[in-house]
Amino acid sequence: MSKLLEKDEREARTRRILDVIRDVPAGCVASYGQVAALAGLNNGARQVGRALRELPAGSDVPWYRIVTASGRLAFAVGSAPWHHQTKKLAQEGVVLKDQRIEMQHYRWQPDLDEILWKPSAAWD
DNA sequence: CTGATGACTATAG
DNA sequence: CCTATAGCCATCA
Repeated sequence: MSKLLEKDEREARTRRILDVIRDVPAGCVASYGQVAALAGLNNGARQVGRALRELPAGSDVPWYRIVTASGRLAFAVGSAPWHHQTKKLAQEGVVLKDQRIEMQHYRWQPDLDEILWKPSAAWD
């Protein structure tokens, strides 16, 4: 039984992660770590990456709005998935500058997060 | 149980 | 800015 609960917990975490990502609005991006934090995970950036990796094709989850904390895509520059994600972001007006996104400009900042992500230094 | 892995991140040089 | 390193943590062999 404990094993079953463990599985439920694992799925609950994944569900929370995907729910957070679904809340990221078009034209904005969020980092893996940011999504993890909003999903209630501690140091769970890698778990977010895992959840996206196992995401079925055709999902309603906007996986492409998730990037690394430095504004780079998680895929190797120039790779097929890298181009794919770049294209999806461009459709929403999120453009890459020298292969990276200016996080200070595009990062999603949910209301309650304002005090946690100190946007003060974000708006040049 | 141990060690390797990876759609991560913060820090140091 | 970049590379190297060390944490981090669920999964898997």
